[in-house]
Amino acid sequence: MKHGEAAVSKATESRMPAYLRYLKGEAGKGVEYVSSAAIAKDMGLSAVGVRKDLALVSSRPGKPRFGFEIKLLIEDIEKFLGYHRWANAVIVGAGGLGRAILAYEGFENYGIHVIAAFDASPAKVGAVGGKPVYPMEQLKEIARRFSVRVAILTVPRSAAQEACDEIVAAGIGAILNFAPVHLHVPEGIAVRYEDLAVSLAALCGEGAEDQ
Amino acid sequence: MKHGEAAVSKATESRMPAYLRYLKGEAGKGVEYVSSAAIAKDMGLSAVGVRKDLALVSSRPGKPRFGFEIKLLIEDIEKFLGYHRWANAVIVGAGGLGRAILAYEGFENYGIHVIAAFDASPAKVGAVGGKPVYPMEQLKEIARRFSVRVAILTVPRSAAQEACDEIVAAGIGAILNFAPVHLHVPEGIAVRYEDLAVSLAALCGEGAEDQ
DNA sequence: TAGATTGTTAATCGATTAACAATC
DNA sequence: TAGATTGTTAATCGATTAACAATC
Repeated sequence: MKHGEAAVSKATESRMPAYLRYLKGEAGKGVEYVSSAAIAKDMGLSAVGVRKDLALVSSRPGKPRFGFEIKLLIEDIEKFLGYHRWANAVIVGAGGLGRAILAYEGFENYGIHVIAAFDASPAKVGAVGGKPVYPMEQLKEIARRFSVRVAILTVPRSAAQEACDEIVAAGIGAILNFAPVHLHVPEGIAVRYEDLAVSLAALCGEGAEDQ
Repeated sequence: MKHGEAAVSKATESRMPAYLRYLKGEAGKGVEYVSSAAIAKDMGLSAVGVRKDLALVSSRPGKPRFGFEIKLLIEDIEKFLGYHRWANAVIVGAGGLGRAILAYEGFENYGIHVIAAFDASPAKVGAVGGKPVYPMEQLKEIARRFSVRVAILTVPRSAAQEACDEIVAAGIGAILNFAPVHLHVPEGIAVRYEDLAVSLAALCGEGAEDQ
């Protein structure tokens, strides 16, 4: 089986962002090559698993005695994850969390332009960190005009389903939902729940087991 | 096999928060019973999978012809997830994201008290939404005093590893990291990466496949 | 009762781990 | 060369799906 040509399993794909993060960290320190054993140790995985994962996405094999060339690996993983084909995103709900995300600069590294935020309250309209906050009524128009592919939903729980419906009506097919509410959406709309409290609670559980 | 007595798989456990969110939504509408088929349809799972999951955590079986009693199920899942044993958390980094999380009220439903935030910059010290922001120097003392179990790391990327080291030195055993950086931690410290850009990029990918 | 719905056992599928040959 | 490291094939493990019996 040639490198980078097989079907990649879901489990492997889900680990790729973590590899990328790790490899960028090592590259930043000036390291040029890294072995599967080193990656495995630092990331808490098995070395064989790492080799299998990397074989699936890397365009050329690692070198025995050296390991993998980090720069090359980073390129391959970014290409695999599609961080090169750009997508436009918007934020719906310009409260504290929405504004914080709007001001966040890190999205550009992942092929995402967060172009604007929207809010139902006129008081929130304006700009944050150089990016515009529009009234909710303009969502549809702007989503169409800029072919917005994904919306980040940061309204309060009670407004979430209604805002969600407006996002769907605007033709946006993917929603990253920060409201701790199950959203009812038509088939074909991708929803991902980003529940801070759940992540935190899960972590508490892990930590607690060691007692 | 009796209900609620078997070893619960990791996959099952990871779905529990989603069930909880869904069931609370239905309970809020006044629904009292729900069938595995209905849950499966609304959540995009298989009915058999749902029954198997619920059998593992529920204290009594569902009723043929009725389904599962929602109120009971919510209790059982919350108990299973440990949302009843409380834990204290702190935020490290009182920038936009840190302050937004500090002001967020939803953690209490998950058995988590976010008691304070910390920041290295004196300008950030004060209070947000009734909760204190302390200088970084006080982290260790307060972590010890209140037996803080988990830290939410919301400092800029460049400050992340250093802040992480301070968290570990303060005796906190679990870190929810929002900085897009791989953290090096001693064995036994649980780290979870909450990378907004990665979540968003993954969602873009899903949406794009339907084209 | 009849029918909807549950719970369980067996079969399939997918992912990880173990063992080993290939390579620089 | 010798040794570290890779890639692959086979074996194990875990999770999901399919088929069916049990129950209210």
